[in-house]
Amino acid sequence: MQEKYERQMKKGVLDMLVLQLLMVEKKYGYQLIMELREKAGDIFGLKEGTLYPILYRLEEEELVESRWFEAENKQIPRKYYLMTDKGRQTLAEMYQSWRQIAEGVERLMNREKNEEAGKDN
Amino acid sequence: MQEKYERQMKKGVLDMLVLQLLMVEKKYGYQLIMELREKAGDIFGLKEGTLYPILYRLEEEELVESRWFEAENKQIPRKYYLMTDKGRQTLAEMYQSWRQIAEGVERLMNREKNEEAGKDN
DNA sequence: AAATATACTTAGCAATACAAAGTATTTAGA
DNA sequence: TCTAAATACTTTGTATTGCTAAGTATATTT
Repeated sequence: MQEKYERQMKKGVLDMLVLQLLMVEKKYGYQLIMELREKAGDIFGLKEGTLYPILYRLEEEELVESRWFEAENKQIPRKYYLMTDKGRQTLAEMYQSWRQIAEGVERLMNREKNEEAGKDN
Repeated sequence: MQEKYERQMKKGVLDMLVLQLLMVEKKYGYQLIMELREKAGDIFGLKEGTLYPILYRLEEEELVESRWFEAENKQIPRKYYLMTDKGRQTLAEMYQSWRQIAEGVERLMNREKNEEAGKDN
């Protein structure tokens, strides 16, 4: 039941996390799925149907660009995604927005805890 | 431009914040809009068209219930929203989800900062 | 009297996480 | 060897939700 809320809470965050992973080095889709789960926790266990549309979106907005590289011992090449300058800049803005929202949430959620006791309502 | 991301990042969080405000005491729509902005920051400056659908949703899910109370010095009564037991329980679950997501985000966003320097890519 | 603030409602749009299905290669196990 | 699972990429469709915009009505201020 609460999965419904989780799903909504992740909105907008995933783009940021994918960009962050690409700050380090170029990566391909499947790799991003694995790294996200491993590094950000099980709650971010994406399905392909979630990640790839994110990548296409980021590419369309020119925050990343893609290139095919042949992989060792593989016949079919992999599609790698690379960060652009615009991507780096936007990522910084995204994180700022995230901080603002996260701080607002924590301020409110902790703030009222104290007053909770014995009110009408 | 980054408003686009802000909008998405707020998804799912607003329901939680509204519920949290109702933990303290019953409140009416307009009051919630004012309190949210005041207590959670300008980034949560909601329009009526955003808040009221949230309230209807919460009511339909029986997380809150509404009652009309006449206001002092007013001819028309105000519609107050009250927390239900189910609402209190769900709010706790929502906040858990939020914590998980927020921690995952911070872990990843700070984690990679160090490795950022000089990689191929 | 007019403008602004208060108060509630609805219709419609855009964005996005996800399920599900499809395709194809590679690796591991029986 | 044959099969199952993991790897890798893509597309279609659905549900949810924040927001704009518009409408209605009372209250307060100028």
